[in-house]
Amino acid sequence: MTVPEQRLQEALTTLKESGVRITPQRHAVLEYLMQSMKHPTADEIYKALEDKFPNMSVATVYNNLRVFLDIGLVRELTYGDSSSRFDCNTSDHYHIICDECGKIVDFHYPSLNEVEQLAEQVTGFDVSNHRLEVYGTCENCQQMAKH
Amino acid sequence: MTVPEQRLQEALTTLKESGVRITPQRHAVLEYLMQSMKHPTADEIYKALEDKFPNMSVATVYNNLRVFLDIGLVRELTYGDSSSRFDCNTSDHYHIICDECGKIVDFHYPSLNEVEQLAEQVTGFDVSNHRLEVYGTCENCQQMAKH
DNA sequence: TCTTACATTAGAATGCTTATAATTTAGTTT
DNA sequence: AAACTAAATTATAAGCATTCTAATGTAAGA
Repeated sequence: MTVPEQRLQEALTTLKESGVRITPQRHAVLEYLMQSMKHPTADEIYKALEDKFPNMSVATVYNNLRVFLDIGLVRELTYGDSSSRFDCNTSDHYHIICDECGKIVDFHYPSLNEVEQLAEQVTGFDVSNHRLEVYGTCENCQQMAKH
Repeated sequence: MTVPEQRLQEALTTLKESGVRITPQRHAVLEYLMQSMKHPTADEIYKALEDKFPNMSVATVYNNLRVFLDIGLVRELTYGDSSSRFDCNTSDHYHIICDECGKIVDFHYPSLNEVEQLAEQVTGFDVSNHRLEVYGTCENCQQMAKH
């Protein structure tokens, strides 16, 4: 069993344990998220599945994404542009976003625990998590700029 | 002259140098942003100024925010919730956001240059900047939860 | 198999933001 | 100081992502 398949199985187990039903549409949305290396928008998921489920409503995609969010299976990424992106990679990682084309790439870095601790001390917050986003120009767009 | 007033003057100079006209509405939006310790939404700015400018259109607020964004006088903050927030503090700082009430508080920490460098090496991006957001529960909401 | 609470669907509604076209005005020129 | 013009403001309409609603369908347990 490949790693994405394994993660999918684990996610399905988590869903069942939360008392959530596994419908074909829900399964498909989850599967698509799991095997996607990009960070798709709700609409991208909808379009990707319309061959398989011609009658599926956009609302179903949104409903399921919310279920996954509530359970903690996916994370919502919001940037300046219009629509949210969804990330099912729950392992610790950060994102680097291209200012030109909007592409999002994951990269790994030791978790910044000391920043969380400092933030707690300075602000009195009870800290739960953090996000780090780096911005720049991807290699593709750097090439484009030269020509 | 207080520090916010000084920053306002500098910002006005920057605007003039960019060939942007200083209208009363534009001045008021900028002034409000500069003296606000919160990170207001467009609508909050609009409502805050409606006594002074009863005929001002929301579009004017948005137009001016875009002008300030383009020139680099303010930064746009987007989170899961519906509307963008605007931050005129251009000095390096990070944000901590309350999961309960949505309050945003600034905190300072040495810039994470080494993360930017690593990201460049790993991804091949040409990095321009980065953002760090910490999430948690603010002191107020911690108190609320106890009672 | 029956039942029922939960999921899906289609379409309307909401809310933030942007576009449009007419009017007004800031800042320069005469 | 008056005239000019490009830019800004205004009111309103439009756009788009997301959520809501009510009716229909279905997964999973009794």
